[in-house]
Amino acid sequence: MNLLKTVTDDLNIILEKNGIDEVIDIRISNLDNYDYQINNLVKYQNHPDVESIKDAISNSLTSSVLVDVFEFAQNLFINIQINAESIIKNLENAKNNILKDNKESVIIDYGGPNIGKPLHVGHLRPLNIGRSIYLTNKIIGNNIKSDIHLGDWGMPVAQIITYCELEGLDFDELTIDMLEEIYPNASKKYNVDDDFKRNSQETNKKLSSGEKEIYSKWKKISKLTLMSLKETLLTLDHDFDYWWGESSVNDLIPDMLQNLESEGKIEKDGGAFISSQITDPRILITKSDGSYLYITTDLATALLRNKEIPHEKVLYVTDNRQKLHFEQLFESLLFFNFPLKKYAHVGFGTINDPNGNPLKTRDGGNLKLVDLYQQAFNYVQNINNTLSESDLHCLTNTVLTYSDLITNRKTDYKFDLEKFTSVSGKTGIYIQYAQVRANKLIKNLSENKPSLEITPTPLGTLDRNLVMALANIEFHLELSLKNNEPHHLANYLYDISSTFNAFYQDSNIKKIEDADERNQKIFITALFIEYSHLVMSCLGIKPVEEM
RNA sequence: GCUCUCGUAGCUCAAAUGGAUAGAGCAACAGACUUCUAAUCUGUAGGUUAUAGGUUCGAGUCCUAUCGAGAGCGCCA
Repeated sequence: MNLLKTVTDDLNIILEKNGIDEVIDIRISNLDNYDYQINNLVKYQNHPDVESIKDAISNSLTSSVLVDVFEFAQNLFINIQINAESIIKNLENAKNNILKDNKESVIIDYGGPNIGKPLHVGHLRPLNIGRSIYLTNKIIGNNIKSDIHLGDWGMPVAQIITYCELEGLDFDELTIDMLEEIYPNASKKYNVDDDFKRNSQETNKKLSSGEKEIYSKWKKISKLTLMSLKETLLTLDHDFDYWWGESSVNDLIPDMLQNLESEGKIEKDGGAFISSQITDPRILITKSDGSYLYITTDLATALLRNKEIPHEKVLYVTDNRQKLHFEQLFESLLFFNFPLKKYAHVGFGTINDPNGNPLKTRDGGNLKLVDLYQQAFNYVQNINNTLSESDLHCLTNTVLTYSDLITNRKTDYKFDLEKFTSVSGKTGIYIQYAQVRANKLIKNLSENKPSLEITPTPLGTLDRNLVMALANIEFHLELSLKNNEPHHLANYLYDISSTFNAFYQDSNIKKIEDADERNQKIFITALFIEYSHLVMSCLGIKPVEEM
């Protein structure tokens, strides 16, 4: 906690001197009169030196310029009220204060679109959550790389190719619209037509072994999909450092399997490879016909990444239902003695309709992301149809992002555009409006640019609330990062926005005659804008100029 | 059948990963606009945290049981 570092550092020394092996854990207080609380001492109520520890802490807190008032409450909770006036200037250093000391190199694997299938509503959460975790890591100084993890290989693609061949389609004249129609048809046919199934499996084998003709057909389909995919992702403001997919690791798999077998890590089981590790259930590594599974490519992907991208940690953003797969993957990576990394499955729930069923189109199909975007766009346009196309675009993405990140990723949530585009409440529109009116205020008073040399004057209650709310950014960032949970930051953004609105409503800055008081308020407003934009940039939201 | 999630205000969700008096938003009700954009703000009301036990200074959070909902259980990803 860099903002309060001078306070906690001194207290840590006191703990250490008294043989207490703990680091001061300062938290936001939920009491009315106090800003922070420290609970470390509660379990040391019967410590023989408790009185002298209290004295030392008292002395330290008394001498700190950042602390106004403190108390030892019952059970030795320590309550602290901050001197908000003295903290204002330190808030300017937000971008430095939030930088982490020990930086990590991280890979985040999210998105996972498939060839032949357009992005649909099921991709919304991984994209939003993945991007937010990516951006947040970047902003606090971690070296993070994103990999989209394309589903561009294996049975689904083989089905498409086989289907096109059967229909006598010219691969050079395929369009993305055709492809989107072909995939479901091929998939259906695979399940009912045994000949087609055999042919597809044959195609899949040829593809895996790199047979030239099939490979070139795959290449054409892959190129087509990628072009359309990038277009949609551009609309939704997503980008990736690596566009790797299952196809990127195909060549690594035969050697990988051979090595694992000779090391006794995997064994044959009715034609298939299973892990030799005794687990319940056993972990299937390949199919009995030798073709590859989800886990086969994920293992090989780990090999490729170890070779190409320096990293200590890998995050996989997929829905909750894949939990078992990742448990098996992580266990296998360990059992197979792959280089030791930190792995985490960042799971999330489904997006449901108002009745609690997974969100679909009216006829039960997959709702395309571009269609969802258009729906949201129309809603936003209805609020204000005088806005420019680019502002409407930006607000639409705000709505689709903010409403997705405001709830805990682990739970399912109900998708309700009417609610998400509401101008009041915890919505993307509300948080944009707060920073727009703050910006407008500064702009209108441009002759009074916020000065770095403000003379601190006593803060009113609402001013103080805003200052202290801004001061809390580090807590929410830390929580978000530790748990890979963007919703802490999304809620925090609402928190500072509504606190600002109350401050704004109350202040009437233009009419304030006292220059110091006015400058201070403008300064706080400028701080709010900076913090709001900082948090937005962690969430993947861009501020609009006007609304 | 086995395993894993989850159950918090009328509704949608938080709750610092064991801390003090469980908080927000929506909806409801009562107020505030010759404004710095009211796309806002202020206030009121709303709870035996599914139920019953247990662990300890302290439980929405951990353990056990019961009820209810959802998901996953090698050859899809």
